Amino acid sequence: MSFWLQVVVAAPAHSSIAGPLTYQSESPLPVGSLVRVPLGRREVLGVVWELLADSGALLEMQTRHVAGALEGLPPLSATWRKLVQFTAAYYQRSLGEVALAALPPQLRDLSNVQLARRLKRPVADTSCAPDGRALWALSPQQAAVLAEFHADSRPALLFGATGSGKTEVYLRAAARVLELDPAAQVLVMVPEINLTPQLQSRFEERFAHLGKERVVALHSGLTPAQRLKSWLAAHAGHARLVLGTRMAVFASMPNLRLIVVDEEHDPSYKQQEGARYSARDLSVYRAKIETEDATHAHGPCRVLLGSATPSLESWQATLAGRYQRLVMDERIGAAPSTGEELAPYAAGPQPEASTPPQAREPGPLGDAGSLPTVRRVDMNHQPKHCIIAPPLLDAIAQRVARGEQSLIFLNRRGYAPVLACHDCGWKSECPHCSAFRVFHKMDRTLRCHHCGFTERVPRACPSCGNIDIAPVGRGTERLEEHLAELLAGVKRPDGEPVRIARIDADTTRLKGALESQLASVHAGEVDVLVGTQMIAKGHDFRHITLVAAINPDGALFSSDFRAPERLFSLLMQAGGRAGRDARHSGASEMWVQTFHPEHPLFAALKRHDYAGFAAQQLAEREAAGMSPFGFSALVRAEARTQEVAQGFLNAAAAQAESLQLTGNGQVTAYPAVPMTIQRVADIERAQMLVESPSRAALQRFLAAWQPVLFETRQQAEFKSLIRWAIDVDPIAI
DNA sequence: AGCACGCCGACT
DNA sequence: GTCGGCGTGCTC
Repeated sequence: MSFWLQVVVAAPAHSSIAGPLTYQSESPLPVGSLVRVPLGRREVLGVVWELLADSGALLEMQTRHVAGALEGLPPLSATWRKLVQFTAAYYQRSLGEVALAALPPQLRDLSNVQLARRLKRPVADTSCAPDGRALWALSPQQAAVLAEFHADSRPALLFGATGSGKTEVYLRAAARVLELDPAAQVLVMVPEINLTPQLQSRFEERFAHLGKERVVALHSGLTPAQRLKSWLAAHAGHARLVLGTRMAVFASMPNLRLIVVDEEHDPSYKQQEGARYSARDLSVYRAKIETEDATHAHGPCRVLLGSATPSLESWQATLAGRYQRLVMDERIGAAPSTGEELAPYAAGPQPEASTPPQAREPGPLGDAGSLPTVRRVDMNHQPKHCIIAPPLLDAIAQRVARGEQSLIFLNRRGYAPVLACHDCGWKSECPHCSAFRVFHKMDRTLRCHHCGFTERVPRACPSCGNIDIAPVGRGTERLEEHLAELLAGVKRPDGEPVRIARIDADTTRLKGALESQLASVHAGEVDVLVGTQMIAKGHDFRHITLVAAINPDGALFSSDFRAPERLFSLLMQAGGRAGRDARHSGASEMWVQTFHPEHPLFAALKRHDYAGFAAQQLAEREAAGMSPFGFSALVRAEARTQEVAQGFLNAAAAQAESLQLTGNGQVTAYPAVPMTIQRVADIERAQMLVESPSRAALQRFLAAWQPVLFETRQQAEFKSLIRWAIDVDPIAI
């Protein structure tokens, strides 16, 4: 007796084996089973996707036999398969690629014996009664928000100020789900790996009563063995809570009842290679299908998105009533503002003379009393070429003298972004990219941040031999050096000189370096911390009372329409680093150096007015038909020449036009243009924007266009094309 | 994507 | 004379 089945294997969307492959099996394997199948001369992992009815045609076909099933593993659920199916279709990738990428890589090369060993370790069930002692009382806002959340069924957006206690809401929401149903599982997602350890210990502590190994982590930082272990625990239903990064949205969880997406606005939720999915968007979809597919024994699956600066997409969804909006605008644990006068500045004009800190008007976030005062420094009125305005420098010096910490942001690592010869005009261009190499003083190198090409700094201008080559502009390395000079005479309360530290991708390259450097900041061993946006996220610095953004103007006039949203979010988040300690919160400040102090973005920031900022941005987006009012996809192409890359895209678009795929103008494909960084590692890059006011129309177009792109690729003139890819709902243009 | 087969340069 | 470069082509 033979059974025929359709099996998906890892293969890209083109490659002619994009769809499921037909195999024969001697035993009736259920759909969702993991199998090993012969493919060419190797054996690969596959997922049984469909069972085929016995038919004469199949008997004629030369089908190979399934080599074996992964024994002891329950099949992947119908909901999981639906999620994978949807992802593949929506993001224009093959089923197999998405399905196999969603499984732990270790599963591929595991014998049944090894698998059996991993599966059979019995875990002693040590569950006991919940320990109520550790629970703090909820703030009234937290309690109210939880009650609202439990009374609704829509996806929920928790709009909560930094420090308002969002994590506690997640914990309580999870606890309730886990207690109501002894099999229920919860998925919690965070944007970055380095945010998982602290959150994991908090969840483990809270859910210790559920027994050992009920909380597991799932992210790319784990060893293959750890990742497999976590995945198996989730798949078997043993793990009650899975904490992970965007990849965790695909975790097999048979009893999933709640998905939490922390910092839901964070761009890290968008995968940037392969299937370019948005884990946030997929979590909303997953909660929906988990609810639809739930049997009578199970309750629905909720999704809870949280942010202090929600994505405009989620925010708009709350305005439209599709998402439930939950608001927490009060910081907890922060003393009310004392209104006490700040120490006067030693020198320099007051940057915000019209609005002294004690006269802040309450913003739409209610009483912003415990949020930092925002001070805009008009750089037009500061000494020419100054990096740090005198009033800001004074403010930093005063913090040092008082024994408080300051955080200085500059979103540019290295010493200087360019090295230039003032004689002949030579600049440190990368020979392989259309970008400048950055001067790193630490190891005296010129480094390309795009392709990695590194050389020692030349002694003299490589073009004219002039000795006088000089750094232009500032990176964190130079800012750190500059601050050390400016603050050289400043003493700490104990009479010791100021201690300055820097945290960026360069200082944290080694494993564990970030943790140890953060620990040293927490231990109070640093007075002034210089860094890139790396330090803006999540880390809770208790003793920081001043945060400054040195040069945030770049994002104001960027061609990327999402740049303002990201800047606002980054600055709000950065500001949130200040004054989380009750003793300091009344006097904490966020300084912004700008040549455009009247820009609405900074005005909104000053009022801590996310809603106002969002309304202004949404109005612009609506007028321009952009997300969330319109939908877009980018097609990117890479080739040795711009002509081939652009030519390929334009030819494929012309073909789509002649085949009338654009659905009576519902979809617009713009001409191909070079990407912002046109050339990286000697490869020319071009992209084409495709837009539509209708998501469905865009989807139909992309699905119909995919084979056209594939055919265009086969044409002789485009043989030299290196690769192309579609990015649906791109986060940057 | 793998992993073949297949035809041209510097080496045991 | 071989080892090996990566250019097309196939995998149920």
